[in-house]
Amino acid sequence: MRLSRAFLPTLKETPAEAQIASHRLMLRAGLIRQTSAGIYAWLPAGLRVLRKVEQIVREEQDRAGAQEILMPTIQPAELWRESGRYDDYGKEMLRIRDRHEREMLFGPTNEEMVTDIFKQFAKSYRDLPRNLYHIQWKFRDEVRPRFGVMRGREFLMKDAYSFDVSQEGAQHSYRQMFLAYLRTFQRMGLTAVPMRADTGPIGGDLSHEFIILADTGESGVFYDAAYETTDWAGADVSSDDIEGLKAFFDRVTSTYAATDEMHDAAAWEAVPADRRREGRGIEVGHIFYFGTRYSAAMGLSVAGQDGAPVIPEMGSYGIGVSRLVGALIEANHDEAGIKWPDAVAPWAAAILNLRPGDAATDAMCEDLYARLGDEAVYDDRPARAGEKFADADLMGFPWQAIIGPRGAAAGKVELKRRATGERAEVSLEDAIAKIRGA
RNA sequence: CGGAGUGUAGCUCAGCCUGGUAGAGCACUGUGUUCGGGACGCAGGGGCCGGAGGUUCGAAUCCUCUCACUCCGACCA
Repeated sequence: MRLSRAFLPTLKETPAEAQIASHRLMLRAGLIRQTSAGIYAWLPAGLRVLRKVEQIVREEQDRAGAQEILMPTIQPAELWRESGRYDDYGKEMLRIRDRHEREMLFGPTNEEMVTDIFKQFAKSYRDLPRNLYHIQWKFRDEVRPRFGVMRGREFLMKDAYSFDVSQEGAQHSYRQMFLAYLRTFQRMGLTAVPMRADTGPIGGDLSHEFIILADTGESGVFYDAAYETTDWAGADVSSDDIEGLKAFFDRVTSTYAATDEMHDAAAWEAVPADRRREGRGIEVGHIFYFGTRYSAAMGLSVAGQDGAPVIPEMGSYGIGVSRLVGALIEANHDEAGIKWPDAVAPWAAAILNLRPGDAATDAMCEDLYARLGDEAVYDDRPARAGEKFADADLMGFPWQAIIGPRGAAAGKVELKRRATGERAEVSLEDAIAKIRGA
């Protein structure tokens, strides 16, 4: 993308409404623009990041055996009456009437709908287990949206729903998602700590929130430093190995981590003092097992091995995809701007032409741009160097390939790593290799 | 939903108290000098002062209503 033709509107000044770093930077770097309270339009750079996050989530869901579907945003009220949640959900649910006065709603979540869809297909225990997910926009009419996309009303969410014939099966499905989540967040360069969460009336230990550590987080957290140092996601464990996965799950979850609501002072005391960490975090995922809550209410049952009806055990697994974009920035920024992790950066590199019009400089930039293609933006604007540096730092491309008359004459690119600030004078070939290799 | 605010140029804001020609910086257009960390000069363009009523000779400014947005608190992927 040539910046001279791109729609990447950066702002030098901070819009008045933005309070926290990620919100400020998303507006300034031209990732999003607000259209109503808690509702945002995604501009080209923001959309590219959103798509990359989404794709990582998708790949790890697929890898864990879940299958992607796409359910609508608008749902009939009738479904929610079946589960009894239509009245319970309150004002957070955006209710709509169509031209025939039928009651509809903009879905805040999809348990009812997926259960309804699944029951039309599942007749036998042989049709289970299954895990269906989709990545779709949700709407929750928050009383007070804030923090940009971290707490918007409309948000993109991945939600998966598992169906099993037995509790043991459901637990395995749960653990598969647990592993998938660790892998998902790690691929984005994040340390996400699974914390035991309130399971409500069901009980047990099968509800976890995945929390990214960040000072601006909304939850207070307590955890064992092992979460910072142990590479859980890299563990050699198969999603299909029931016993192996259980052992893995037990090993991870026996390490202390809890939000302040679930904090257990006695267990905390048992963590060695030098490994106790307290801080704040952002919830980016939540998984839980809820048994037959929806299957029973909505009439989902299948024939068991003995022919008798069995009510499937369910779980649901959410990841706040759009929120993750904000969370990634909270975890990766400095005064100058965003520092995108390689895996989610909108473009891997920015090519900064410090002297458009200088033949040698132009030629070298064009050459590099042609070879990097879609992975680079090319700042060919007739602007001053300082402006280009500032914009590149703000937008947070992992690499900056800086080319001016001096370097061009010597056949050298100054390659800057945004995350660390390191710079090196390298050949064009080496620059390409580094940008691609990261 | 309780409390507190703010709506004036694309952005950040001044002007409002005490009514009388709508402003600044940045951004934008043209031009010249600059040219490796958001330059400088000159010349320009851009506003139904959120909306509707009212008071007044006269309203961005005072009054009423309304809409939107923000912040603090209680709730949430």
